[in-house]
Amino acid sequence: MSALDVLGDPVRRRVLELLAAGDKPAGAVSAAVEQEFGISQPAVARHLRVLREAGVVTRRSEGARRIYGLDGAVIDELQHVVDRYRSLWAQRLDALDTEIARGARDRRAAEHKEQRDDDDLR
Amino acid sequence: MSALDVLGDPVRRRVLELLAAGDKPAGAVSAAVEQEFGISQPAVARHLRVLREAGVVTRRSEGARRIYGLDGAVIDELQHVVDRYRSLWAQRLDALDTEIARGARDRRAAEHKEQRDDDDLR
DNA sequence: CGAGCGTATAACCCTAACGTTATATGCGTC
DNA sequence: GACGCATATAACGTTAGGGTTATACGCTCG
Repeated sequence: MSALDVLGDPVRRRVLELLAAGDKPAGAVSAAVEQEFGISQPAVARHLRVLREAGVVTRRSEGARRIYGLDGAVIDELQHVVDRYRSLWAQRLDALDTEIARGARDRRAAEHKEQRDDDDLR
Repeated sequence: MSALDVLGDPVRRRVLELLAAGDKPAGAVSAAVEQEFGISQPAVARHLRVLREAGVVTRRSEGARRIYGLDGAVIDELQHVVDRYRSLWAQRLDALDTEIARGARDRRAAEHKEQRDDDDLR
């Protein structure tokens, strides 16, 4: 869920790719991204922080270096999101017709009785 | 690609779900989302616009109603993104060791020669 | 054709997100 | 323990994104 909140940014998606290909020290990520996007080291550091706080990447210390890695669970999480959309997509009958029909029914009802407040999708 | 640019917002993700389950007129989407998120109709209309401009949803007219539907291709697009991450993830050798080794090599080289500018990930 | 509904846009405000430069912190090395 | 490298944070400016209210526009129907 939360992964999508954070993957809206192209820089962060790129970082994700870089780390998916293998753990890397912050400097390696920075160097690549700085060059590709023309942004500064602190900017990249911030993106790394955001990703870490979102649980998308992990960090460990190795001497003075901070090694970042993609949390593998994120991929599964994204997959689940996709699966969810897909299953909804699959189950969708021609719900539009249902909607239309319901609208018609409501409209018809409204002619005679007062229209009760909708408690469901209208 | 572009889909992720737009799915960072929980409201839009919800709209996506609603539409994945079946095409719906704007009013149906609005009603649901307004209630769930406590936002106004114009706010929802805007989200619908953004989704449409991003190619995530389609719109067609039916009388006075505007019927929105999820563009099925989006699901595949998302799947491809996930697949890409997954394949990178799969191929990752212990690239960290490589990085570390390269760092060591560079550092060693730097002792004797001047360190040439990095043209690759460092 | 006038009223009303359904939907979109306009104009505006506010905040959060992202960038920058400058600086702090912490480890390794001489 | 001083210096240098690796990384993170501070402080700050700017913009874009999301919200609101008010209003416009097109369709439908009495």
